[in-house]
Amino acid sequence: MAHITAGVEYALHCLLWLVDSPGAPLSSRDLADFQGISPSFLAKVFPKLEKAGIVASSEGVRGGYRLAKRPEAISVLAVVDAIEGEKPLFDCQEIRGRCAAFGGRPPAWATKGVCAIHAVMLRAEKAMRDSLESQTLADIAGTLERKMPPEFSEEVRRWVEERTEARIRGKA
Amino acid sequence: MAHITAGVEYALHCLLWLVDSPGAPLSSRDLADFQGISPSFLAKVFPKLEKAGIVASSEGVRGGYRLAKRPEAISVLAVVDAIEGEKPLFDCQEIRGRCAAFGGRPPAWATKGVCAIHAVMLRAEKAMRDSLESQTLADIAGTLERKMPPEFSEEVRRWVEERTEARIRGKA
DNA sequence: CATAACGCGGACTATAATGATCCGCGTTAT
DNA sequence: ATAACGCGGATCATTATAGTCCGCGTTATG
Ligand code: FES
Ligand code: FES
Repeated sequence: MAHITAGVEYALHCLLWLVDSPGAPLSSRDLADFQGISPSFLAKVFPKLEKAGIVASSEGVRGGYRLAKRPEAISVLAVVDAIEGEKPLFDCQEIRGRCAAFGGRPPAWATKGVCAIHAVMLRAEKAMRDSLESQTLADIAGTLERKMPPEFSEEVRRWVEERTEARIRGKA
Repeated sequence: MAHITAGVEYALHCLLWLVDSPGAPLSSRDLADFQGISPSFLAKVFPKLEKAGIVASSEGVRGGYRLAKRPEAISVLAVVDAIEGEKPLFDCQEIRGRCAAFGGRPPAWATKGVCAIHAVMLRAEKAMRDSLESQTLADIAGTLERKMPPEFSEEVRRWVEERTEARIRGKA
């Protein structure tokens, strides 16, 4: 199990599609089907992004999600925190106070402030978070656009169209 | 569950005691009892440190562990890797290749190299690891020594003595 | 030489988190 | 009225962590 889970990977990949589709909102089902991931699981991910103010939702038929901010204003850290809930890199058990030499009542000097080991972990966590905060959705989208051939956007548009038509056909 | 687990906290706290006891080796049982943590669990942690070349073991009665290197040569990163086994911060599921627009056969440009999102995570992981690598056991020991009153080392020595005597008494 | 304190490693358990599914409710375009 | 939406709760399977237990080989000590 990794610290940054699959939910974040799903979320970021979805957000990238939202960057390229500033018009009509996209439904979480379509986003899931389009990327070959679990629709039910993605449906649990998006409300977290909405609560964090990263996406805005519209209910009802033809509803779905769109970005609530400009891509440059959405850092990767914000997405990670939205999904993971600011869980710490390291969970200190405060063993320092349990030393047998204290006999149950640890002196003040032993438990005052943050344990030196814990402090090292907090510095490492901050380094990680600073790195994540320095990258925005726009940065990633830019990198990807340089890899993608220009005609691919057109292919994607066609796929979405076909899916909409398929729904109408299924109805008839 | 945190990425850096309790095993690392236990290991580092034990290693700090080993720094202060360069003479006779300390047994994992004594280290556990002294710190109020599970002896059976600590017995699973130390072999990992030994395999990583951080501590050296001596078997038989009066055996135990001592540091295999100078404290300045033991980075926190080395301890984390020894316990956690270099597990990644983020575990990419390679969803980018599953896009429905590819129809099962993703083109080369889509799967070539590392995904832009994965790359961001790898940079964050590197930042974390660099931070952990920059801190050594000696650094932490130094910080701790500044907090600890000078008479405490004496108290610890006495505790170890009493425990040895208790073992002899228990035998008689 | 017998014993007890060691390290070592495998099997095992309990608990929690993750990834994922299913269902029912309220909303809304058609 | 219907079907496509988002929303939230309940539930499940799998996996990782934390912890236990037991038996084996080694070694100082009496
Ligand atoms: S007590 Fe938790 S890291 Fe020292
Ligand atoms: S495919 Fe895993 S992060 Fe993009």
